[in-house]
Order: sequence, then structure tokens, then C-alpha cells
Amino acid sequence: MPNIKLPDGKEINFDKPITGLDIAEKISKTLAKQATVISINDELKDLDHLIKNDSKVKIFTSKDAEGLDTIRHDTAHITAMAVQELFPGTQVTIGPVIENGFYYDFARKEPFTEDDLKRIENRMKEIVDRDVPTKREVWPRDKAISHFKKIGEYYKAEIIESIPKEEDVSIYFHGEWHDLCRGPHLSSTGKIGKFFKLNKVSGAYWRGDSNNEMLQRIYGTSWASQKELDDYLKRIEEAEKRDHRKLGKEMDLFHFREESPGAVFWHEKGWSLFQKLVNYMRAKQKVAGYKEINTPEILDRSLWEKSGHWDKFGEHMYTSETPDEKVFAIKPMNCPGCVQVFNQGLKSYRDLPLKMSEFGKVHRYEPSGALHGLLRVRAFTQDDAHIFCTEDQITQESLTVTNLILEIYKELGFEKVLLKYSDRPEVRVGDDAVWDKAEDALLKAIKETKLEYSINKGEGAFYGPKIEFVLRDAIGRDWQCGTLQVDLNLPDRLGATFVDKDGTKKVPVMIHRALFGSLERFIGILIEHYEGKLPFWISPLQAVIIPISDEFDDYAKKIFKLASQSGINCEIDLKNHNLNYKIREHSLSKVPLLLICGKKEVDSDTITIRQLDSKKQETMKTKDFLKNYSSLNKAPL
RNA sequence: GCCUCUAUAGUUAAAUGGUAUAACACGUCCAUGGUAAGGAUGAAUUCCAAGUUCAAUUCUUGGUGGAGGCACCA
Repeated sequence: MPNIKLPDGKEINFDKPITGLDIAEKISKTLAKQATVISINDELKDLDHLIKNDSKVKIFTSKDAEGLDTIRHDTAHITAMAVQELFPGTQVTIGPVIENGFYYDFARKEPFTEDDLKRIENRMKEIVDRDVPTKREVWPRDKAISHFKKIGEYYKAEIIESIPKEEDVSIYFHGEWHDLCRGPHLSSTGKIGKFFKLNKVSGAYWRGDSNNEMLQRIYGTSWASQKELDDYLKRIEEAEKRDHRKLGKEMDLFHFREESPGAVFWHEKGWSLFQKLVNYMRAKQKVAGYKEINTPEILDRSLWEKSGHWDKFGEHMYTSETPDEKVFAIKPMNCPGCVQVFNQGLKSYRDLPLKMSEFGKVHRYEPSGALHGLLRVRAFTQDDAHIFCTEDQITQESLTVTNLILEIYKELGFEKVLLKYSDRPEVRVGDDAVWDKAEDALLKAIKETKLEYSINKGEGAFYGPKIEFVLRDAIGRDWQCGTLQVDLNLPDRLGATFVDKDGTKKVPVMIHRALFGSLERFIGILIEHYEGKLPFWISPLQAVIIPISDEFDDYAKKIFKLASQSGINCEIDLKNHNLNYKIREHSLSKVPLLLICGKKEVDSDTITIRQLDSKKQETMKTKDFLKNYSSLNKAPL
């Protein structure tokens, strides 16, 4: 007879086999009502799963992640049910739970329209109202295959065929409608609630493989209460407000156009922001001992063949043929050029570690569907650097790089950084002994940072292991930016050597690293992180001077001159509009400071400051303003 | 690259098988102002190519760009 152990340590004895629901009822009526799924010896099961033996159980409600996932899973199921009721002949495939919701992939010739989504959603609500009980059956694998083939569900049959031969499969029934599923599920469709929404339809390859046919994927979101659903929809709206493409237009930073898809046309303010970041980084790198170089954008085909890019990366490269019929490639990476700088002249072990940085603009022919504002472009600037060192120096150099990255992210307002470590892939170059050494060195450096890290097995580059730096923005999204890659291959391929202590030539190890990754992408992330309200020191336009009427234009011009001389990026607004109008206009374009001057200020040699998003005004002596604010004009240390 | 959707003034949108309308922005004029839109007025637009049609911005096809996904991100 089962002895049931609860999470709080309490044990209950039953005199006959029982279900999760029985246990919940024993504990409290409320729990019985709210229960969604149960874990039996750490395995998620249906609430009506019969427990015959002594077990450790935990009952989940919609407040638990497990419970909510079950709701989402069930919502995916009734999406499929509704679709098949409305569109007979549509085949179901898979419908997993994802972050904040679920999707379901269908095979159907005609596309689903927006109107169809509405209809499906309404039918789903009807199914919830029908409160159809859930029934689970276990079938032998072969029976399931022939059954699904018979009813024309070929994708399902294929899925079952990929399940090991000896395993039985479970089929969940909601009335006549049934689906292959591992479960668990809620006990009836009525339990799902109506806090869901189908939000988009898109294409998706069967089994995620672009060689396979394209299915139609319906995305949905589902929650335990109306409030949670509303909050979620609100969050999406908030994220849309931060869209850097929208803000970039409003703030007059940049634009894109047809003549060069995926390449940025930087406007004055955007370029100023770009330059500020570059100069900031330059100053940081100078202190850290980097030597900045610059290499050609167009290099002969032969170099790319030697480096291996022609082979491995060719389809992403732009090429150019000159009138003398030579083929050049427009660089997609800076590394070969940098190695050539290293190769010029003889290097000694005393030169190592040699750190060469380059703000190199690279071009990559990205698939058209991948392009996305500043976040995925075809032409971008890397804050690249290559560190030539010995194997023994890898750990130390990696650690130094990591610390620099963390410091810079922090100064730019990103506190939370995660590390992703990737080790050797199946296809790789170099001896395993060297890989061992490089991997150990990187892992050691990671552990010394004491930061949270994850391991991506086999995800390293073919030429060496790597660390990726992921930062979390103001609304909790993760962005991969920085990268550090050990390269055991390229220096050798391009014939890089240094003279070691014993007078022999050795091949150095090279570490590739980028902190922002792409300046363009990083600026996009910065804009979204700050919702366009960039910190004063990095803001491309820091202040607008507004005279209250044209009587005070001269004073405003004087302030403009003084502020500009103090290094504050400012503009003066002498347009024919009233004060309210100008305040609104410049606030919407997110200028951090508005400097207002009228009679009061002229008489007392002061300026009235209005900070963005603050109704408070502060009047101060002009010279104090200049002193205070020009000193804020650098990264907070 | 693939699927779906989409393309109208500088921007955001509206309308129509008989070449288009509004708001904001821009120009001019009036108003000279104290912390998120003062008033008048002017100029400005149907992505490209082919087809159907007496007539296409509207319908069809193709191209190109954009959006959301998928695949890709070495």
C-alpha cells in the first residue's frame, strides 16, 4: 500500500492505490481545485496517474513553473484540436512549450490568415467551455504508427518511428480527438482557462532542417490568469517602444535604404555616438597595453585562400574583380590582415604578449532574412583585437581580457554578464594535446572570474575554444556581444613566428577578442537598454539651449559657445516656436538637458536646467553649470 | 535563402479601377512666449518592371526593400 512522502517531509499512508488528485484532496480542497500536475519521484505525471507504490510526490498548481508549462502545453493541444476541427485535412506535427507560451506546427497547403487565428482562438475557447475530459492510453509503438498513417497523420507516424522500437507510446484523448504525446496534461480542457492568445503565424521547417518542407507555425501565449496575460502583452508593448529602429529614426541617428540592405547610413548624431564609443574604447585599450593598427578593406584572393576563409566562409564574402581581372575579397574579418602586420618584421618572445587592436569595418553577405536593423547587418565595425602570445600566456591574457570586458560593460550600464564557454567541436584542426592545453587555460580563466557560466559542448570554432560574453539588458533580455577565441590555426597557416629564447622560430597562439562585437549592434542594444535615454556622457546631443523669446537669442548664443568650448555637445534652438513646444520636441527626441534662458537668467548670468523626464528646474550660475557638466563628460569610474 | 504579411508625402497613417487625404515635420507670415503641441498659409506623395483594361496607386505576375518567424550567425 503506497506511502506518500510530501515535499514538507510529511508522509501519508493510503490503503489502496491512489491518484495525485486523491492526495491533493486529502491535503486541502483548494489544492485539489488548483492542482495541475504532479511529480512522482521527480517525474511529471498526470494528476489521475495511479500510484501503487511508495513514492515521493509534489503537487503543482498554475503558480509553479511546472504547472504553468502544463497549461501552455494543453493550450498547444487545443490549438491543434481547434485547427483540425476548423480545417479538416490539416496534419499536426509538434507543439512544444516555449518561453512565455507555445507553438504548434501544422502541415496544410493553404496559409493561415490573421482571421483564421481569430477563428481558431474562438474555437479554442469553445473547447475549454466543453470541458472535455482527458483520457490517456498506452499503445504499442507499431499500432500507433499504423493508426496515424491510416488517419493521414504522416508526420506523427514519422515521429513515432523515431522512438526506440521497444517503447510503447502514450496517446491523449479529448473526446474523439487524440494526439501522440508524452504528457502530462490537465485532467480536462476546462482546466486550461481562457488566458491565452494566438499571436502570430509563420513558416518553420519540419524538424528544423532547411532541406525539409516548410510547415506553418502558429505561436501562442498562455497564462494562469487574465492579469498575467495582460501583463505579458503589456511587456511586449514596452519592448516595442524600445525598438532601436523606431528610436533611431525618432532620434535622427541613422537610416537604412534599398541601395545597400544591411548597411547603415549614419546621421550626424548617430555617428557622434559611434565615435564616442570608439574613442572611449581607444582610451581603455591604450591603458590596457593595446596597439591600434588598421589594415586594408580589400585583400587579394590568395590571402583568403591561405587563411582558409575562402573555403570555409566563401559564400558569405563579397568579392570584387578589378579591370586587370584580379579577384579581391572585401574583408569579412580582420584577423588575416592583423597577422600580416605581425608578420612584418621579426618578432621576439620579448614582444609577447603582443596586443593589436583594430576598429575594422567588415562586410559579410548575410542571408537576406537574417537582417534586422542594427542588430544584424552586412557591414559593420568590429572592436577587434588579436593577442599574440605563448600557450603559457593564454590563461593570464584571457583573464585580462575578461576583466576589461566586465569593466566596460559596467561603465556602460550593464551589470549582469554571463559567460558561455564552448569547447572542441567534432571537426577541428590541431593536436588534441594543444586543445587540452587551450581548453584548460580558458576554463581556468573563467573560474577565476567567479561569474556564472555555461558550457556549450562541441560549440567551439574549428580552430580553438572560445568564451562568449552575454549581457542582460534593462528588461531582462540577453544579448551576446563580446567574444574571446583561442586560435591554434591561423598563425601557422599564415606563417607567423617569433624567435624564442633558444633562438628557434616558434608559432605563437593567437587570441581573437571583441568586446562590443559589432559597434553597430552594440549601439542598437544600448538604445534598447536605455530606451533611447542614453547616459549624459555618451549622449550624442547633450543639451539644447532654448531662449524664451528672440530677445534672448544673443545670450543663448553666448551660452552655446561657452558650453561647446567646455566640450558639451549642444545645439541652440532659435526657431519660431514657444517654450512649451520646444520642450516637448526635445524631450521626445531624448535630449538629456534643456537649458532655458530668459530675462531672469540674463540678469543674473545663470541658466535654468531641465533634465529629461524631470519636471524639476534648477537654475545655476553659468560657470557652475559649465564646470559641473563638463566634468560629467566621461565614463563613470 | 524559405514561409506569411507588407510597400501611399520627410514621418505616421487614410482612400479609390477615372492620378489621392489627414496629422506631424518642413517653408513663409502673424503672435514674443517661463517648462510636453499658439494661429494662418504654402510646397510636397502612390517602390520598380511587365500584363489585364478605354483607363491601374488600386487587379495579376515578376523584381526590390521592409516586418514577423524558420534556417543561418564561421
